[in-house]
Amino acid sequence: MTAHATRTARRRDPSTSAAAGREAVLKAALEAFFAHGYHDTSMRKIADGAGTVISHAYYYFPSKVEILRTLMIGVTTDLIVILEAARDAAGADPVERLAALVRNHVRLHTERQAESFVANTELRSLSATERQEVVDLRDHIATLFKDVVDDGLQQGRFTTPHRDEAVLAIITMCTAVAGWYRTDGPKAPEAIADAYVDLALGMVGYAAPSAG
Amino acid sequence: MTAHATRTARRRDPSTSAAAGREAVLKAALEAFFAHGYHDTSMRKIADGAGTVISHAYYYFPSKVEILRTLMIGVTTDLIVILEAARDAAGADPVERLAALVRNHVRLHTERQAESFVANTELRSLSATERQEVVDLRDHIATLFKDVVDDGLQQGRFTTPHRDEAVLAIITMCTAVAGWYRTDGPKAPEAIADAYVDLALGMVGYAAPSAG
DNA sequence: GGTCAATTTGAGCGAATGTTCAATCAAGGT
DNA sequence: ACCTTGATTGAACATTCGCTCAAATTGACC
Repeated sequence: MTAHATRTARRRDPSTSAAAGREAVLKAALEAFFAHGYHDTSMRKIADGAGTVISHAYYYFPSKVEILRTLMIGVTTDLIVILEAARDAAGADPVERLAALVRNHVRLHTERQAESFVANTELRSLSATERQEVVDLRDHIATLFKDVVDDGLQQGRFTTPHRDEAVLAIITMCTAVAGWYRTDGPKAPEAIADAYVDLALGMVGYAAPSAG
Repeated sequence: MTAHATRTARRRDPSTSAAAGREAVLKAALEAFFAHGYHDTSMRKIADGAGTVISHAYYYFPSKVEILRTLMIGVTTDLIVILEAARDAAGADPVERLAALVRNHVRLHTERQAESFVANTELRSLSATERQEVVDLRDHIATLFKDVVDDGLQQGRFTTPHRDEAVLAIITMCTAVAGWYRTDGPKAPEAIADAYVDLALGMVGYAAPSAG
C-alpha cells in the first residue's frame, strides 16, 4: 500500500520518521509546560519525554522558546478560525452569535486544554517580538467578541453600559476554563459551555424573552 | 522622640535598619516577580534591586521561595480580612453583600496590583506544602462568595441555575483585573469596581427592581 | 576601651541550564 | 559497492543558578 508513495517523497518515510519525531518533541514539551511551566522545564526533560536526546530535539527546533512559540501560535490561530466559523454559522442574531463564540471558546479550552493553558500562562516567557505576535492574535479574538456585543447593543438586545469590561470579563472567564477543567470532573464540556453562555448573556444584559 | 524607645529594643534602631532591609528585599522581589516572573528573577537581581548583596538577602529569608511565599500569603490573608469586613458592613441583603465582595475584591487587585498578580500567577512556583497553604486561603475566599450567592438564591433575589460556574467566573474576572489594570488607564479603580458589580449581578441572574 | 550580638560582605561551591558540534548511523538512488 | 543526504548521537562548552560560610563591620551597652 505505502510502497512508492508520492514522487517527491523524502528518502525515509516522513510519516513515521521526520514528522513523527518533531511531533514527539512538541507533545513532550506541551505536557511538561502544562504540568510544570516553561521555566521549570529543561530541554533535557523535553528530550526524555520524547524518547530521544537533547541534541536531537535541537534538530527540529532552533531553541526552547521556539517550541513554546509553535505551541502558542498554533492553538491561538486555530481558535480564531474556529470562532469565526462558528460565528458565521450562527446566523445574524447577535444573541446566537455571542452564544456561538462563547460555546466554541469554552469547547476548545477543554478539548485542547494543555495548549490553551500554556498559551494563556506563558506569555511572559516569550521575548518581545514573539510576544507581540501572540498579543495581536489575542486582540483579534477580542475584536470578534467586541463586534458581536456592539451589534447586540445597537439592536437593543443587550443593555449593559459596560461593553469593554463585559467583553474582557467574558473572554477571561472562558479562557480560565483551561485552568481548572478536569476530564473526570462533575461536568461535561458541553454542560460547562451551556452555563458559560448563560453567564455571558447575563453579563451583557440580555433580557431573555420570558417564555414565548 | 525616638530616644530610648522600648526597653527590649534591639541594639540598632529596628525601624531604620533590620525591618527596613527586610522590606527592601521584599519590595525588590515583588517588583521583579511582577515584571519578569518568579523563575526569571534571580536572587542576584533581587539583591541588586534592594541595594545590597545576595548573601545579605539570605540573612532575612532562608530561600528564594520563602520570599514568594511571604508575599503570596500576605496579600491573600489581607484580602480575606477585607472581604469579610466589607461583607459584614454591607448588612444582610445578599445583593449588597455580593456587591461589597466584588467591589472590595476589585479594589484590592488594583491597589495592590503587583502582589495580587504574583499571588495569582506563581502558584505553581511553590512546592506542594506551601501551595496547599495558599490554595486553602483561596478556597476560603471562594466560600465567602458561595455563601452569599446561596443566600441570594434562597431568597429568590438571584436566579442563575449555574451557582458553581457563576461563583468561579466572578472570582476569576475580579482576579484578572490585576493582570491588565493600569494606573494611567481610561478608568479609575472605583469605576471598574462599579462595572464589575453590575457584571457579577448579571451573572447570578439578579433581576433589578426597575425604578422604585 | 572592650564586649557582644546584630548586621553586612566577598568569594566560591556544586549543580543545572540552553546550546553547539563534530562524528556516526541509516537508507534511497545510481 | 558507492554516494549523498537526512537522522541521530555523545560529549562538552560557557553561563547562570540557589545557596553557604567564614570573616569583617557596626553600634549599643558595660
